[in-house]
Amino acid sequence: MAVPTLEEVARVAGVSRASASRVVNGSPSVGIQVRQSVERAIVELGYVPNRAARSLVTRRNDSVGVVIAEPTGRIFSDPFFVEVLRGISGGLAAREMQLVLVMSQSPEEERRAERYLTRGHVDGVILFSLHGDDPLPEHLHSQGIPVVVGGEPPRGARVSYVDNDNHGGAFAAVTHLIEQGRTRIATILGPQDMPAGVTRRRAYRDALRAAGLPLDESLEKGGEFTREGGQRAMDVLLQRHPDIDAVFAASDLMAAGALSSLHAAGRRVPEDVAIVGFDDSIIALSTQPSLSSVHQSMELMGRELANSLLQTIDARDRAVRRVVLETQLVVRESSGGPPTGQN
Amino acid sequence: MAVPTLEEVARVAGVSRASASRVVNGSPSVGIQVRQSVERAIVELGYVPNRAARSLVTRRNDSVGVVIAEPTGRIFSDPFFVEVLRGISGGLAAREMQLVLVMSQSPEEERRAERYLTRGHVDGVILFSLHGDDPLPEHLHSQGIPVVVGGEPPRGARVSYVDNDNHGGAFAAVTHLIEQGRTRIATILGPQDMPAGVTRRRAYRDALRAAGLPLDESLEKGGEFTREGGQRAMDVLLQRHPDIDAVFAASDLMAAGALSSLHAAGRRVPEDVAIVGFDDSIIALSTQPSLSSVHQSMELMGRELANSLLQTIDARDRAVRRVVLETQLVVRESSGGPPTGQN
DNA sequence: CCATGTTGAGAGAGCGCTCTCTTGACAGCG
DNA sequence: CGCTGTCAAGAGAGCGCTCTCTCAACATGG
Repeated sequence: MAVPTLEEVARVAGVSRASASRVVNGSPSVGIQVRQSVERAIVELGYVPNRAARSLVTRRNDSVGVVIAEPTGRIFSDPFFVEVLRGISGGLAAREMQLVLVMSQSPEEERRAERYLTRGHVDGVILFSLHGDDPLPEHLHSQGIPVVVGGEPPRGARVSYVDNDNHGGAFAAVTHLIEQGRTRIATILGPQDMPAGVTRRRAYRDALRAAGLPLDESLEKGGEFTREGGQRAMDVLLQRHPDIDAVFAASDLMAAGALSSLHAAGRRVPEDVAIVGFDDSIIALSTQPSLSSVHQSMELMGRELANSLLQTIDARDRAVRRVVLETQLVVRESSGGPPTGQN
Repeated sequence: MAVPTLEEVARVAGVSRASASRVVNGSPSVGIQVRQSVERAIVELGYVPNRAARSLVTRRNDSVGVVIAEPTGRIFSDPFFVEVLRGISGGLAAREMQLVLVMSQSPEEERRAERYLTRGHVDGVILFSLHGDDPLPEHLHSQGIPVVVGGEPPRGARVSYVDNDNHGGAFAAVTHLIEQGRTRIATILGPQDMPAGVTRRRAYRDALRAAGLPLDESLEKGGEFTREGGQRAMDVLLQRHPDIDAVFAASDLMAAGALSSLHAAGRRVPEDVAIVGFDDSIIALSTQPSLSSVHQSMELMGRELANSLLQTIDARDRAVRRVVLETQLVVRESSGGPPTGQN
């Protein structure tokens, strides 16, 4: 009943512990008959290597830390996390690496987490949901710990990251609206203290500029990444510019709120006002009319984060890897066709 | 620059490695001056115990596995997971235990996960999102691995679990509607292959029965845990029973869908039809009118899961622990006051 | 036929820690 | 004053594994 050790495997196979170890670790310099008899013994005994013992000598842990630092209930991003985690998990699974989740909810816990991460308990770290100028990534990096950041890293940090192509996606969304013949295009901005929010705004402007449309700051209205935020922003925009014929919202949730506002104001979507969201979340499919949106696969992001980190760990270099994931505009009912409104 | 070991701590403190170890582990039989000098040395060197070395001899890992088995994109529960994870993380942090996340997305990965969990890589396991008759909890339990299940465990499994008081919450919700003077109360059911869905339905019936109201199966309409599902169910219910004056929906998302349906049908909420949801998620606050709902703290659930598991690990017993967490009805606009409709 | 690789396999040290066993010091008691 | 009991502290084994070093066996070339 006792858990079998390498020693026993070696004994059963009639070889030395060293040879058994070589087989387990896939060393090339092992004769065919030794390999086979060890493999048979492994199956027979149901042997599984003891991670602790292995770590002790290799100084590796076969585990990566995933840090979700939450300043104070930044609820917005929650639904994404699970998807990203799933992606990371998938990317790690192939290598039998384990995912150690670290969620720090207080400064005290954050310090504990940092201590934990810097003391060699993990082979690398994936960071998430950074508040603007978090020093953690740079900190870990400077201690020689492989780090990859999900989303844009705090500015100034020379750190690897994987990000969605926010600019490309938003640019495509606005350009799409323009191509539909819309000319009075407003935008509902995301929080401007988040890189994604800033970038999407910039892309909105760039797209207008590229099409030769005039920029008008009063067509931009910000808010939180919530349904209510979107609704209120839309109310304001309609008041300012009753002749708006399109809206680019920085998130689906905001777009859904805007939809309610437009409804209440008697605007038809997409006939009077076309609207495009961002994220392509479940929400986009459940609104009435269904929402055009910019698709980004958070699961893919997770997978890329895992890959990127594993590469860094393997290479033992300190190269900065940047990966930008394509986003894709998904056109649904809310932005179909040219304006037909008459108000 | 090298990481300090216990050996060095002992040398600096001028004591034996054994004594240093005793101090680190808080053994009571250590003299005051020895303790102090060791503590000083620890601070001075920035010593942190090597987990691998410790595990090797103690045969403990100071880590628990959290398993999220996802049959096939059961998206419904996603938003909860992060909250539960946060709770677990918080509950574990105090004990310096680490959270190893295991997400199995394919049968192949599931087998890998099980192998991992049964090979003594974790001190205990928290299981989640079980599909009806998952054998995993019973399996782990029979291998002597401490297990706690979040939500109702598969029937028949003699396993510890932490669950929300679905019955109590749903009962309170329906009773509340009755107390408001509603008499034609419909319900939108959750999936009947999930324990929570079944229990909420039972509570709905129990509440009607307790109030002496007649049961009518045609007032029950099921669907998926989605907005659309709720909307379609409500459509059907209105068709069957135009005189419905209240609805208990098994989730906020479904309630939101029902709201759209009621809106489209020209029913006023709450004047004509009162409605109560379940989960008290963000959605409840962003609907128009705001949604009465049954509150359940998923974070608390996570914390209780962690506590329960830690207890089992410490006690080394195989006792089955059951914890039922109180749910609480939160009354908002959607169910305020008696019916005033005249249709 | 001997020097020289080349390749497969074993011996053994040691990773950092815990824990049992043993020892030493000292108090209490007859 | 010697004996026993108690408590603090040290010595040392050993957890399961990897990895370097060494060695044996055999092939190759001069």
